[in-house]
Amino acid sequence: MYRIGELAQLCEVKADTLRFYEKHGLLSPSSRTDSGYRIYTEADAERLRFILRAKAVGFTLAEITELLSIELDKSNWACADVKGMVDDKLASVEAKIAELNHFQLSLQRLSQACCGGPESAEHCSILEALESNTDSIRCENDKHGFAEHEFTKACTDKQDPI
Amino acid sequence: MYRIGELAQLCEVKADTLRFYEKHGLLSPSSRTDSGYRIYTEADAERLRFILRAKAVGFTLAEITELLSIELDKSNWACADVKGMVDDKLASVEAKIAELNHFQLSLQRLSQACCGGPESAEHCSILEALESNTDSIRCENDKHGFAEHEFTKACTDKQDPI
DNA sequence: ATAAACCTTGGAGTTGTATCCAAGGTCAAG
DNA sequence: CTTGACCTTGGATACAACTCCAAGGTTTAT
Ligand SMILES: [Zn+2]
Ligand SMILES: [Zn+2]
Ligand SMILES: [Zn+2]
Ligand SMILES: [Zn+2]
Repeated sequence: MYRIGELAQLCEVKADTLRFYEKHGLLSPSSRTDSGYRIYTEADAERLRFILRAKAVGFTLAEITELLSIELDKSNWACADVKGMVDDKLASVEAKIAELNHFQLSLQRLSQACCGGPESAEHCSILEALESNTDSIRCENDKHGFAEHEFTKACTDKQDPI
Repeated sequence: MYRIGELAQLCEVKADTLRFYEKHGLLSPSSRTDSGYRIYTEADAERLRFILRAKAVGFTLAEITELLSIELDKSNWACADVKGMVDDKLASVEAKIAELNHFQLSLQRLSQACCGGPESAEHCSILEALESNTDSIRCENDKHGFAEHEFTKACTDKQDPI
């Protein structure tokens, strides 16, 4: 039997979060004291851990609500249903990864084209790339003029030594 | 010179989005007609394209606001500033990718442990994994009992033929 | 002249996940 | 009996980036 603050501390969430989960139908305390304090049982704690594990693999609270309703009525659901949810989630996670990979590649190319030095950004390749609609990015080796500093190491020998 | 709907169509955004960008200081029309209609110049269109390109590599509107202020005053900024923004963004994108990769791996393991068949979810490995706090997931080959269907292909020969 | 298609504004709603607040009630210790 | 830690509620706020709405004004085509 835990009061809200105790369960929160036990599971490393905030009491507010537990109230939030209750308001949204994910987890209600099994009882209340006479004065209205929430009382959570060990089973409630288990349910909370279920929620947190599902969150840890990427499910949203809406999806977890669905998982919980299956969990409470397993015999009326099939493996296909459960696996379907996991596979749907997997697909959406993979789609997001693909998008982020695209961002990553673009950002890497931008980063590599820029000297990153104290020179004025007037000839910065990054800004130029954002100004124009070409895919190719020109390195700025020759743009700053050697006077400013002699060995800008952009582009030609750009390999981070890590 | 474009009216809002024209520019929107040209750049494949909604007119609402342009008003939103204006409200948030990213893009204001250069003038208005006597009757109050927004009039965008070609320079405005270029600025919008800058915004959209920056979005396409993952920058948020807040970050784009910063980029735009650099863009309009390049000589007072250095390559280091611009590249710093790109590298910060790259780091945050990579962090998010790492998180999603973790989700992906967990979901793949869950998916592989489940037969995905019409059997009751009573012995579903996915649900069991969410119920308990172990990292290892038990395959459900032996749990459903062969009576229900003879060749559950979970776990042992689980390799999607793609 | 009138209908269709466009434009204006301010403001509300969406999705997701909380977090914080104020005003007040409860409980244990000293 | 007072202090401090805890609890209650409802509602407000936050982020991101839109998206939609209503009520009304303007332009263009027929
Ligand atoms: Zn440079
Ligand atoms: Zn640069
Ligand atoms: Zn199964
Ligand atoms: Zn299963």
